[in-house]
Order: sequence, then C-alpha cells, then structure tokens
Amino acid sequence: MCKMEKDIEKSIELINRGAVEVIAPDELRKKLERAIAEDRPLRVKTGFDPTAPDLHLGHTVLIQKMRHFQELGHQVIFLIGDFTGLIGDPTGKSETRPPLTPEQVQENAATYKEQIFKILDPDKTEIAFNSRWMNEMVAIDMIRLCAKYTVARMLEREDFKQRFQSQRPIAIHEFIYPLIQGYDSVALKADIELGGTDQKFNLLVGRHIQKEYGQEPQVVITMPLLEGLDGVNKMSKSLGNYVGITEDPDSMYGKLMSISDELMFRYYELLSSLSLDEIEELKKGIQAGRLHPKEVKAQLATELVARYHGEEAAKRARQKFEAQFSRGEIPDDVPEYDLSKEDGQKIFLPKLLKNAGLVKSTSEARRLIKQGAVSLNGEKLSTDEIDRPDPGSILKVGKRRFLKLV
RNA sequence: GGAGAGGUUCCCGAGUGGCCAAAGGGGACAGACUGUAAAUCUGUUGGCGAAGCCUUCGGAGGUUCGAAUCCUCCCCUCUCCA
Repeated sequence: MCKMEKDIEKSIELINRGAVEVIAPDELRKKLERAIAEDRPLRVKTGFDPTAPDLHLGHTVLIQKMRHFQELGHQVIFLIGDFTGLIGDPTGKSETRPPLTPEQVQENAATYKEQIFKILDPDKTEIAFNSRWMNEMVAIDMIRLCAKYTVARMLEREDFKQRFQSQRPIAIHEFIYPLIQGYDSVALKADIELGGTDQKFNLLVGRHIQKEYGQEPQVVITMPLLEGLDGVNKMSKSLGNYVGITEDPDSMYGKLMSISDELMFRYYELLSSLSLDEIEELKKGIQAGRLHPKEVKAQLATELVARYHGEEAAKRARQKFEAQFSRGEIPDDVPEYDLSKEDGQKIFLPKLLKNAGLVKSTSEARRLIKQGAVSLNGEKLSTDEIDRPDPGSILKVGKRRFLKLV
C-alpha cells in the first residue's frame, strides 16, 4: 500500500486539475495538513444512483478524480444511494420508477464494482449503501433532520427556484433528497464530497447538515459535466449520446472518432491523461497545420480505448477503423447470410435485408434502395429485384452495415 | 371539495367531420462534399412482394356513407380557487 502524499502543493495541484470549484480551498489545505500530521487519510465521498449501473465516459470524469485521491493515499467511498432508489423518483416526466428490490440493488452494485475497478483501486475503495443508516432512521429523526434546513434556503436551488416561480409542481419529498444526501455525509464522516456541477447545491447542503450535527463541514469539489457525442447535451444513456466504458473497442473507437473537433478538445481536457500544456501543444499544432485534426482525434480515441481494453485492443480497433472507413475496405467480421434460404433466380432484396436483420422493415429497405444506399460488391443497386448474386458477394447498406452472402 | 386546460406518429407541436399516414421543427437515417468530424445542400422518416391494401392520433363504446376531429363512460397529466 502506498503512503500518503506528503507534498501538500503537489496534492492540491492534482486535486484541482479539471475541477470547476473547490469549496473552500483553505479548508482543503487544513484538512490535508492534518491528515498528514495525524497519518489519517481523508474520507472522500461520491454518491451514485443505484438505478443506472451502466457507467459511461461522463461518469469517469468523477471517477478519475476519485482515483486522484487514491493516488494521494486517501480513502475513497463509493456511495450507492439505494435508499432513495427504493423510494423511486416520480419527478418530472420520467415515469415513476418501480422501486428496486434488495436483490436488484445487490446486482447493480456488483455491476458497478466490475466497472469502477477498471479505474479505481479496489483495496482503497469503500463501497457504502445509504440504506444502511436510512432504513434505521425513525420518523422523529427524519423530522429533526428536516428541521435543520429552511424552505427559503431550499428554494435557492436553481431548479426549485425556477419551478416555484413558474408555478410548476415541486413534490415535498424532493426537498428531502438533498437532506438525506447531506445526512449521508454525516453518517460517513466525509471530509470531502465530489460531484458534478449540477450537484453543487446538494453538496453544500451536506456542509450545513454536518455542522448541525456537530461535524466539521466537508470540502466540496465540483467537476464539469461531460458533453455527450452530440456536443450539446450532457452525456447520458437516455439521450443515447454516450460511450459506455464496457463497450467493445471498435464501437468505442468509432464513437470517439465521430465527435466534432471542438468537442475533441473538451474530451482531451476532461478524459485524457495528457497535461494541459500538452493539450495546448496539440491545439497549436492543428492551428499551424502541422497536425491533422483526424490524427489528433485518433490519438485520443486510442488512449481511451486502451484505458478500458488495453493497448493491443486499441491498436486493433484503430487498424480496423482505418481499413473500413479510410480505405473503404470490408471488415473481416461481416455477418453471413445463407443464400439458400432464398429460392429462384430473382431475389427480392427488401425481404432479404430484413431477414438478415440489416433493416427493420421491408419499407425501410425499399427507401434505402431508392436512396442509393445499398450496394452489392461495390455496385449500387437501384431495384428491389436482383439477379441471384454469387456466393461470397458482399452486400452493403449505408456506411457500416455489411452482409456476406454465402 | 370547486373551476378550467390538456393527452397526436421517436420528441416538441399543428390539425376540431372527408383533400390526413396526419403541417412545421428537432432528432435519426441515407446521398453529395469530407477526416464515418463540423458546417452545408438534397432526400427519407407506420407496415405490407406495395400506383393497392392494412394498422395508427390516451382507453372502451357510440353517432355517421365517412371520425384524430362529434357524443358517452373511463384512465392519466397540469393549472387556478379553497
């Protein structure tokens, strides 16, 4: 086990990297000093939603920061908010989630572990569930907790404020979530809590609640929210603009190559291990025409794929990508389709494409054919009926759907 | 408890008896241009061996030659008053 980093300045530099805000920097310094003096690692808490165990690159911004703390020798706590998950959150449009069963929570936790330990050191990670203390809380304690905060202060939170002003509903339990999150910090005796910028209010409530319970308030560190592949919305599974960390190397690489140049630098800053100076160099290189943006993007994609799948896999993904999209070659793992399923000298193409699963319906196939998106051995097809192709022929739909006829 | 607004295709949103498989926008997909980038332009965007037919406008019935549009009941969402 590695020892705690003794150089405070070095610690602070690493902690600050990429962070949007540290509240309050002097408290952080004090905590670090004391940690070293007493040889007592800081307890760094980060909360996660128990319903979405499919982590994507957006989550890794936060997890990387947790890792930084581990590297500095501190204790990281991965808190799974299973208690709130058991209630479900009926806010807004999202349909009321069915409450999770304890088994599901366990399952999700296992999935989390599998994923986070690609980044975190299991030996230095404590996994906690807030149901442990929340299930025991009785009504009187809950009400006492509620008494520690005021409605006016609650309404300071941006989304509450907006909803209140525009006369949209706010359910009472929504006020309670930040309080529970704050109480989690009390229960865990957190020195530091990490979260996305959207969590700032909740994290600050934690400071207040800790004080109310006679604890020293936690230092709050907010991290930026990573934009999704569209470059506009934050990365999220429901928007489909994400790169999952368990995705296979090829699709991971491909998705990263499809982002815009602008977004590429955002990803560099938030995800890569390059220093800010090195990133600046890349930018300059592109501006001066010394570097091709595509090349720089390939570097990023390679680095990230390697992080989750290893160097070898990253290299292969890159080669495959180059072959398929830059040189227009046919990938080697094309699904096959047995032509003997079709009789006759004439083949009805829409049906074949549908049966092979390349399109959802014959209607879609017809449209694609009309649009010139379907080709056989490189020749565009324009009719629905085609002569029976030779075995070994390659059928291509769009840029990335292939089929080998056998 | 009382009064009102609304539920439309992936999303937002128009449509208030036939011209509606349903305007417009977003997204998505495809083509051109490329670096599978962005931007731009063009097209497509329910299903079906398809100039025709079938299924869609919260749900179930009804009126009508004909219903997303009218009527009845039900379900759901939201607002205001208390």
